[in-house]
Amino acid sequence: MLDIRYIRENTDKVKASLLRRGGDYGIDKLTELDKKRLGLVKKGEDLKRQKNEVSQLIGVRKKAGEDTTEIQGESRKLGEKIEKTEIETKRIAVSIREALLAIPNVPHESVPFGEGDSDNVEVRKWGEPVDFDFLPKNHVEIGEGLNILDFARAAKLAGSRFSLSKGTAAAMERALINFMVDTHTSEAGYVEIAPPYLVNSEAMTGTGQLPKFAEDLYKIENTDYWLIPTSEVPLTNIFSNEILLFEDLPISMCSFTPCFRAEAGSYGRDTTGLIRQHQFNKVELVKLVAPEDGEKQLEKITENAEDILKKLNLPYRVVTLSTGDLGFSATKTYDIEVWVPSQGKYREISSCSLFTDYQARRMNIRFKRDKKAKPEYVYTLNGSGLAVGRTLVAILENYQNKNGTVTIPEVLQSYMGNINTIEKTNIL
RNA sequence: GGAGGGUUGGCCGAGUGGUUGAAGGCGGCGGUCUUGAAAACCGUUGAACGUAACCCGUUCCAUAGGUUCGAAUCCUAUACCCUCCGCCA
Repeated sequence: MLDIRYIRENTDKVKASLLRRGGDYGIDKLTELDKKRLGLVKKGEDLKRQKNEVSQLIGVRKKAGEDTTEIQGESRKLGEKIEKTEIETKRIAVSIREALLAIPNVPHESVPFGEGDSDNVEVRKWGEPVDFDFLPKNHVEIGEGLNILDFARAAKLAGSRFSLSKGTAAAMERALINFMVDTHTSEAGYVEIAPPYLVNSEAMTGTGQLPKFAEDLYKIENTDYWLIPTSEVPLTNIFSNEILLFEDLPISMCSFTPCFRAEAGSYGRDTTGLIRQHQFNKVELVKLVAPEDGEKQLEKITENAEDILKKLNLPYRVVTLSTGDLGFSATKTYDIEVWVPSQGKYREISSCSLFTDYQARRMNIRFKRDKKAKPEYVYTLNGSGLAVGRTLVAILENYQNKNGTVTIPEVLQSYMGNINTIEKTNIL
């Protein structure tokens, strides 16, 4: 969330920035409430001071054996006044917090203005799409043809938007996960984390999924557990309510987890195949950094994700999301899009975002520059490194051969018993 | 699932109703001493808000309520941790 003090002191600036997101977000009403609250707080504190003084006096007089009936009544009266003020203060504070939680992050000035994804701006492109001398199949045709993907049976188990990979496909997913995590930990200095896949509401609120986007999440009935839609949630929340040391920054974490998304409102989009699933595997990168380091680290995290695609030799491009496509908590986001031959276009395979102190403020993650310094909020970042299912799609399609087999990318071969081709199998 | 025990500052740990934001120790920081260091000694040492800062004030002893003129201390609920029993990958 945004800093109420910052909003108080830079009201017009905040309003102008949010306008780029196409909204007003009730800033005027918010500042009005804020003013009211401050007045009440002051009043309440003044009353409390009086009461503390009186209570102390009672203690002293009682010790001296004096009668304190009258002065006790006075204290009680003060108590009633305080209670009234507090109730009102709390009521306003709650509305302020609710309003703040519903206000998105302010877009970075370098973010292009736009209505939606059509206004995203391409930053760079890498690799050349293969020029097939045959009509390339899509990954579903390839996978089912080789008998390594089975959507029909997955539907029996869980319905649509679920998949079942068999034999070499299952092995390749596992290989991809290991390859990605190994690369990030050994070459880019990330620490591997294996987090819980279920988290509580507080954690979901910390990273911004709640309260606004509950319909995108799966909740475990009769509990306060939610299935994580991305390991961004557990990883970023690891340090909630902590004060870190400057020397510890930047903190770079990497994890592999399944991700669960309800995909409400995406009916009719990518209905077949692995592109959009209720459950998918993802390797995630998360960083906690000092504010002045934020923009540089966004470039870095994006490069780390790109590096995986380069090593897999998959053509991709990087785009900057426009204000219309930018996620709620992010100030700036790069999407990495991989070439999907069957669709003849680039599709998102990674999303790398800088959140400034927006998430850190919700989670209360701070750091100190030195022992005596005041704590400051860290900046948080995350990026997919990469979405595993979509990477599998890209490999199947970009590495397909005319005879229906798929060549295995060189970097994965050592992870797959040194085989180099996926052939059709008759397993199951 | 059953039965107990616990949760106090960066850490350890005292504190069962009245200037207790909290003894003592460790650690940290500053200083004295020293050629330098260690030791010793002295001082200092959390966070949020009001406020940019000082002073000052308010709040914070797991969390949320309650009792009381006054709560770290009493009561209730919840969360988490530990031990034992049962069950279990």
